[in-house]
Amino acid sequence: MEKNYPEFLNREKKVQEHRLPDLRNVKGKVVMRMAPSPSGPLHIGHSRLGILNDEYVRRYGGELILRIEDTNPSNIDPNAYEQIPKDLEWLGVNSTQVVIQSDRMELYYREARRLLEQGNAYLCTCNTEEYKEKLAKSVACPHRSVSPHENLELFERVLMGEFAPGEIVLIIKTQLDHPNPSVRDWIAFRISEANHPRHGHKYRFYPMMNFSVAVDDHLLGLTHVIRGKDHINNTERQKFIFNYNNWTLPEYYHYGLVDFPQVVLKTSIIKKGIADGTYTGWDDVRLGSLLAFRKRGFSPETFRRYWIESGMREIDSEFSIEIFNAMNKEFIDQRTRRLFFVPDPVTLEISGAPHLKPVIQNHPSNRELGNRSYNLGKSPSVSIPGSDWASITDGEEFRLKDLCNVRKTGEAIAFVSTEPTGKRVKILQWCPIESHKFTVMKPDGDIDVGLMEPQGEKFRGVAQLERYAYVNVLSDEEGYFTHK
RNA sequence: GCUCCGAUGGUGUAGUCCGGCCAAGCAUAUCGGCCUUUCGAGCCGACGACCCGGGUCCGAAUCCCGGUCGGAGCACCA
Repeated sequence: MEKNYPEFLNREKKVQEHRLPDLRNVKGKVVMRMAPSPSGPLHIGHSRLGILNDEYVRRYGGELILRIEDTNPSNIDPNAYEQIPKDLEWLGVNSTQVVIQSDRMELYYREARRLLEQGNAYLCTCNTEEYKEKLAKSVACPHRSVSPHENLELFERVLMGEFAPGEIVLIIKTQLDHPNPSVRDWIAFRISEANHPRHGHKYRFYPMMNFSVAVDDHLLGLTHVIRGKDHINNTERQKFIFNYNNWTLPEYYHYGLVDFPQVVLKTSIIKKGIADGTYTGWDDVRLGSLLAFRKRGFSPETFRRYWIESGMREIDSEFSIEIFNAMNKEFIDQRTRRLFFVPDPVTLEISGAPHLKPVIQNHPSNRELGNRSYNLGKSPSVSIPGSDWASITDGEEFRLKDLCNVRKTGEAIAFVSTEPTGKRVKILQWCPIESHKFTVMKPDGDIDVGLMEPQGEKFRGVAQLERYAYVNVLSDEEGYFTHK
């Protein structure tokens, strides 16, 4: 066989393993970063950023800097400073250093002065309307040609508080005739009098993201930057600062945008929803926050595998919850015990049954999870799912899993045998009469109510409720739907 | 409108840089079969894709040109 048809063997060996492409221009170790704004807890979109960066730092060695971009004081959730590192830890993303931008304001001022001195930046008091119109027409405003000396003086006056919000901004010169209008002279600092959670009113002239990012990417020694495609134009803008200072550019990568259908991610919407009671909190399972996925019992390994498989292409894609769930199932199934949950229960007596003492394995193959048993007595009553009962025809035989076979006789059931009869019949989960009420909250907002078998009472964590779904059991009364 | 980017089955991807081993791989979903310790898992099988049109070439998913469609940016947000 091997001698005659070697090509057959080669074909079968073609097993695909998803691996991220190598980075360009790696010299020894890499320095990378993930830079969320602290406007709330991390969501599934952030997880891609964290995991891709983390994967490369693991591959090449080096630093992964968590840089918290809090230079817009009016969009900060103070809890995020604590929550973001926790979210990353849960994901298994190891940052080696945490940098908080608002603690680096003096550095930004230093770099701003340098650019003013070079004549590569200017302060501008045009109103927004004028400014935009001029940019669109590639026309310079009078402030653009003010001398470095005057600009430096003016800059100090701005820091002293001589101007109100909206009255003045610091602008980076690029090319007024740049073919891409979004790259033309851009705003690098603006005044904000909002209270900053870390610094109160100490500062009032805050750098915009494009400025602080460029400065920090250089000062922190970034070798490679991975971020979403929505930053492509920002990269072009930031390059001007690198070039004015003769700084070495990092290698940039921009992965495509991911559409998350029917998942709520927008901070502003979530905040509003929490405030008006639509959502119970950041961990509301209808949301796409990592807290919500965690509450639903997802494994952090799933995020890693999913994003590695998605790769770094610039192509936009749609998040596939189907594939995500399937991956999660693979991770959790072996370690997940089984329990019987009966939604919308119908209670029936098994007439003519002998004394029943079922012993049920907690997992079909993982023996370490042990088993459970019940002493039900003769002709016990059990509950089965109402929808199943409705679909069974009169006289039809079916099996109560790990208990006995029965036959539907009108509105009751009759015992057939304890052992399977070898016939191909429906197999249903069931609950003894002492079962307790249990509620499952689903991510679409639906709620299923039913019975949980008595031995489920002590259990906490993710269980596979047989024939129903994987559910994260958080209390005796309540669980959260993971997936089918 | 301007600038940039992208396009492989229902979905997510591999392959595209350096054209042939791609009559296109994997996963997921769906359907069917086996299995009675699940309508789960597992195993087996089926279904199903290179956006369109030209060009170069012995040969194009891959290179070139044009088009179509989709996306991002054009904020005193990040």
